[in-house]
This record gives sequence, C-alpha cells and structure tokens, in this order.
Amino acid sequence: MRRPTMTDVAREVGVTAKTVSRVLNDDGPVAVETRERVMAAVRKLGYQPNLMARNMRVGARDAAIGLVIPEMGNPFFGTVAGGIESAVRARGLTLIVGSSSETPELEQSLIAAFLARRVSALMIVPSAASDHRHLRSERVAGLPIVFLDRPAVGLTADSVVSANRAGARSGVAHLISYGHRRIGFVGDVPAALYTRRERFQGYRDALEAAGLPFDRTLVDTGHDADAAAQATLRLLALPAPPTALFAGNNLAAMGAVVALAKSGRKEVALVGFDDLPLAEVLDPPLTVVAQDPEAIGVAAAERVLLRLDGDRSRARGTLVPTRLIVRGSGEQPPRG
Amino acid sequence: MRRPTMTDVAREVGVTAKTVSRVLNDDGPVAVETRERVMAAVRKLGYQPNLMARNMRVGARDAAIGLVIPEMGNPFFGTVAGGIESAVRARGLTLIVGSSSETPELEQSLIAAFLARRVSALMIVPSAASDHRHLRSERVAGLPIVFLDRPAVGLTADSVVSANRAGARSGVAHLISYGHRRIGFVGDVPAALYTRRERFQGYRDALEAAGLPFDRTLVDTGHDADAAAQATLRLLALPAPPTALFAGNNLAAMGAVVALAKSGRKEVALVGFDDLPLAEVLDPPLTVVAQDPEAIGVAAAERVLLRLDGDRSRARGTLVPTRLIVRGSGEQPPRG
DNA sequence: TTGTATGCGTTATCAC
DNA sequence: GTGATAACGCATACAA
Repeated sequence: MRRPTMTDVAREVGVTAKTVSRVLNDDGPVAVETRERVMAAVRKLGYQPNLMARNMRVGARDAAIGLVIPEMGNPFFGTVAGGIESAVRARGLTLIVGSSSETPELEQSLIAAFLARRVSALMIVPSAASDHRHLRSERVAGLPIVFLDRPAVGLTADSVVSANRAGARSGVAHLISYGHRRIGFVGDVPAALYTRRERFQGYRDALEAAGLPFDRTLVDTGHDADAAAQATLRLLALPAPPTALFAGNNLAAMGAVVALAKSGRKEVALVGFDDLPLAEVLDPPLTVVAQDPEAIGVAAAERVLLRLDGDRSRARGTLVPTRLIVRGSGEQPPRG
Repeated sequence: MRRPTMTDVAREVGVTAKTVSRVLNDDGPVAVETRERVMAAVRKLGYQPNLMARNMRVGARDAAIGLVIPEMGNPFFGTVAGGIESAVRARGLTLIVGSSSETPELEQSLIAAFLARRVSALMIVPSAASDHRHLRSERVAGLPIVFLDRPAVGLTADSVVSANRAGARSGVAHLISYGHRRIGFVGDVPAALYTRRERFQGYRDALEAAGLPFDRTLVDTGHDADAAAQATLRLLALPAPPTALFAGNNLAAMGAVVALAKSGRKEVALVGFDDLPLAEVLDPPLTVVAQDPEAIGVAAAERVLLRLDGDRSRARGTLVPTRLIVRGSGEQPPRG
C-alpha cells in the first residue's frame, strides 16, 4: 500500500538504489540489461520519483516558479499566467499559480508557501495595499523576484508593467483630437492602486497637454461594473455633462457601456482602458487602449530566466506598450 | 549566503534543532523563555522552514492540491479554479495550478510534476483526446482524483460536470417554444470532446421531443469565434435557412453574434451555451444557458475534501445544473 | 559496471 | 524541558 521508493525498485531488480538512480538520471554507466530490468521494475511497481527528496539531496531549489495573482477568474491575469508558462516551459520549469484574492494577508501566506517549497523564482502581481519589505532577505539571498502589472512596495526589484500613464494619455488625447473639451473619467479610487494612479495621471497629462482645465466634478468612481454604471449616470446628470468618457479599467468600461446603452446616450464618446472580448460587436463598437497581458507575462518570464542564468545587474523596470484600438465609440464628435 | 536551517537557528539560540522544531510546530513542552529566544532568532536570521524536508520526514504528502486546466486565460477555468481555491483554503491546503494547453502530453507531464511533488490530491480538467489509464495505480494507492468539466477516460473516478445535455436541451426547447422549427446548431466538432458531444445530443433530444426532424445541413462547426462566424454565415445562406440558432459554446456564440450583427440579420433568434461578460448589452441581449463554474469548483473541492477525510465509497459523478438566462435574443419569433 | 558510506533538513523516539 | 540519535528518499564521492 505504501508508495514504492527507489529502494523498492532496487530490491525488485536485485541491485542497489544507486544503480536505479543511475538509470533514472542517465548518470554514469549502466549495463544495457540492468537498465532494462530497472525500467521494467519501475513500470511494474508504478514508481514515481520523489522530487522533494531529490531536491533536498541535490541542494537545488525546486524546478518550479511560484506566481501570485490577485484573481484566477480574471482573464487578464490568466493570460499573463499563460504567457509566463509557455515561456518557462521550454526550460523545463513548472509554473505553479496561487491567487491572493487581492488581500495582502493571503498574498503573504501564498508567498510563504512558495518559499517553503523552495521555488526557483517568485513572480508576483501585488494586491492593493501590500508591502514587500519582508522579501528583502530573499532578494539578497539571490532569489529572482519579478513584479508584474504593478511594482513592488518597499523593495527594489524587477518589474514588468503596462505603460499605464502613456496609454491613458493617448486614449484621452484621442478623444481631444475629435474635438471633446469636457471629458469625464470613470474609474476606481485613484489613490489605492498603482495602475489606477498612473492612468489617472495619464488622463490629467492629456488634458494639460491640450491646455484643458482639470475639472474634479468630471471624475467619478466605482469599484465594479455596477458602481461604474452608477458613476456614469451621475456624470451624465451634471448641469454641464461631459461629451466624452474615459474609463480607467475594463470593469469601469463595462459599466459605462451598460449605462450609456440603457439611458439611450450612445452619442457620448467612450474610450476604455483594457480590451473586452466583445468590444467590436457593441453598439457602437468600443474603442480601447488595449494592454498586452501575454507580452507582460513573456517579458517577465524572460527577466526571470536571465536572473536564473546568473544576471546580477540592478533591478530593472520594463514598460510594455499599450495599443489604441479604434472601433467607433471613441470617434464620435461632441454633441449637445 | 546560504539559507538558514533549523540547525542554524538552534546554534544561534544555544539549543538543539529539536527544540526549535518543537517551538515552530507547537509540539511538546518548551520553556516560555526558550520559545521567545527561538522566535527572535527565527526573525533575526529570516529562517523559512523547508517544507520539502518536513514532508519527507513526516512521510506525509504535500499539503497542496494539484489542478490541471487546459487554459489559463479562459475565465471559465479560472473561475472554476477560484471556486476550488476558496473551498480548500479553509483546510490549510494550497492550490497549485498548471495549464495543459489542451494537449495530452503536457497534461501528462503536469500530472507527473504534481505526483513527483507528492500533492495530496489531483484535480483534472482533461484535455481533448487524453487518456487516464496511467492514473489507475494512484487511484488504487488512495490518491483522491477528481475530474472536472469532462469525465475521465479509461479510469473510474469522481467527476463534477455541468448538466450539458439537459442544459442544451432546455435551450433548444426554449427556441422551439417560441415557434421555431428550423434551428441551426453552431458548435465545435461534436465527436472530439465530451462536452460538445453532450450538448449536441441535448440539441437532438429537444428536436426529437418536439417531433421535429433532425436536419444535418443545419449543423455547422468552427473551432474559434471567427470560424463560428463563418459557419453562421454559411447556415444563413442556405436555401432554407434556420430561423434560430443554438451555439454550443461561448466562442461559437461570440462568432454567431458577430456574424448576425455584421450581416444585419438580428432577427434570427439565438441562444448560446455558456454566459458571456457583456451578454446583456448586446443588441439584442443574448439569451444563454449559463454554467456555474464556481459551483463546479466548489463541488469538486468538497468531493476531494471528503476523500481526504477517508471516504472510500465508489466513484461518483456529480452534475451541476445549468440556468437559462432569458435576455431577448432567444425570444424572437421565426421570421421569413 | 556496480556498491558503500554519508549527508541534505527535518521530526520521532527515547533518554536524561 | 531538553538533547542524542536515527531515519525519511535520494544523490555525491569514492571504492571495488
């Protein structure tokens, strides 16, 4: 009933564990006949090597990379993970993923779980309000750590993030180029999260570059799609409502789309940050500043692989460019 | 530079490794003062317990559950994973997820990686054309294995799947109840995958129950949204085109939506299997047979926890009900 | 070509 | 309350 060990296989064949080890690891010479008998015994007993024991003996870390994402169901993070996985797989590394549910406590306990399993590297999409000072000793010990989507807090480390500020700026500039002067911002509380701060800054950058005033009343926020829809309705109900909206994230964009559709205000121009699956079949089709989650994952994986290869140069921040996808909703001129 | 071990901590305090172990595991008596000094040394040295060594010594399996999904970026599987994680977290288990990219080879190597790490249980969303005979010995050895979304092939094991056939039948019956007699099926090759076979069967069930003939020319397939759009256009171009369409999965539904919108044939009724994020803001809003991925994950997790608690009863197949969400596209009467 | 002795970091057992 | 010793499953170093 016990799971067979290398010794069990050895006994079955009538050799020593070391010989079995040699066969399994292609290490050192072994007679052809012995090899075959060992392999037969391995199959017969259903032997599975114990990676934990192996890694411990070799003193090596586990050939796995730990990835922490805030949310599994979010296709953005899922696609990031997919990009990482395909990039590290070629190197024989296994990606193991855990989700923090956007809470610092779970993030920390996940990181601890990965460290306890002696992963070869850590990749982290930080949750809001988390702090990474506790990882300093790991950094010093040479463990590769890369932060994705949002930079580390309290720690100097590699990071790979979207060009949030430049992207938002280009989206708002796009609206301005179509003649809009009153552009609303629908998003999430800017202060909480790095990406939101950056995108909000990009919004202000674009206004400033065009010589337009910043009007705080044109900024409203909501945590999810429903709340964003409410925020949109409030903006439209202003005495001097905006003629265009910029949505700071995909949930905000969904909320805005729903609100505009249900209130029959489809003439209001809209540009969203982050693409949506059905953006092109909406009425009007949604113009977005698209991120490239797969590219973020691949870039982060390449950085980790470099570090694993011994690159000890100083921490680097990588910006992954965004792309403006013109579909219709952002090219409607001001009305009313 | 070396990572500190329990012995390092012990030396720092002037005790034995066993004492440190006692402190860290709340195992056996230890003087209050000793405990405090140990904890201080742990913090000072940044000691992280080595789970590999611990598990090896204890002979226990890793307090982790291995989950194999076909695709990380797919929100359906992501949400399933989220459901599992929240359910197993309460038991102190860590969920580690890997993606097979829908290929049997990667699926097998991922499973091997999990087995080599001695996970406590295995949860698998099988990829197309994979076979699970090789897991028989693990089943016999008592390793809990649960299959999700699609049942195992060549292995008797627990499974948790959507009520695909009944769900598809209800969706098509819905269309029939609005007077449709020629209902097209847009999907993926039915034979390849369990879910597709089942949904196709549900389609045929509904026709038969209503006394409608099965017309093979009304069935067309496409692997992705673009191909499904092409399939939709082919169906609409038939001499006697369908007045309603049933889409066998969410990609097929997206393709059908795009094709209907772009060809100006919005009067054609449409019901999709599997919900879409923006279904309600489409024109017309999309009626769907929705699955409950979170419920699938939770149900599977509960089954695994039961098995871990020693339940040795025979393998059980759990059906998670679907839900018809009426939004408009499926309630349009036949025209032309 | 194969075997023996040893140790990885941890905990079980039993002694003090 | 604490320590000494052995053992988990495997690979390294060296011997045969």
